[in-house]
Amino acid sequence: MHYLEREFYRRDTLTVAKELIGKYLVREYEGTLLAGRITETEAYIGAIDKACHAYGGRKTERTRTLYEPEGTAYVYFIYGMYHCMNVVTEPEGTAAAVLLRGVEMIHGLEVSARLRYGREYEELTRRQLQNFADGPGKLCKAMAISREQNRVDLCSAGFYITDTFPGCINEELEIGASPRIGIDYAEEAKEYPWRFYVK
DNA sequence: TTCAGGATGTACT
DNA sequence: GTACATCCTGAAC
Repeated sequence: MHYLEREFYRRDTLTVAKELIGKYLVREYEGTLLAGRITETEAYIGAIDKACHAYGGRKTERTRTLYEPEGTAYVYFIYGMYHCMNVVTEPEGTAAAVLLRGVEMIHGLEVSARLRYGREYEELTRRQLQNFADGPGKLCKAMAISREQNRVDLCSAGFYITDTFPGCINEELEIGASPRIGIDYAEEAKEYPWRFYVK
């Protein structure tokens, strides 16, 4: 198993967002391997996108990460209690990223259940299983991702994205596109079909 | 099964 | 002071 190389992230952000569907987000957490198959992403492109934190070249302490080299993790705190994780795309100096909006956990479920709900996996309700990591804040909680992971290079061991995961078969996936979620403020950009998901 | 309302801290103006 | 790339709960259907 190997992580995706930097060239993967260097490309056009919409392409990266689409191709990240079906890949595996892997994180080594206190000795256990947590892994989830990516099921939903969104592209954010600073140069042309009013929904992007770095729209129009905005540079602040928070958005600084978006200008980092491709393959860097951009993690920020939102709504007082959640985190969102992105992967920076395109060359250094260009502000763009892909938000990870959902994964299906495939490894480390026992540890992940305690992180997510503070309960054992066997004790989870049907609803809790359904809602396990199908949202940007949920997947961060399920995989213990917080601001400590901001600016971390994903082209390295310990925290990365990969094409294959032991025991998992990569099926042909039908990918849908739609407008992005939760960006009503973004005027014309809110209509852009930059959200990708497994149909 | 869907929906409104509230929780919560920080970045930015 | 305000807005925020969200999620959970409980109540209505």
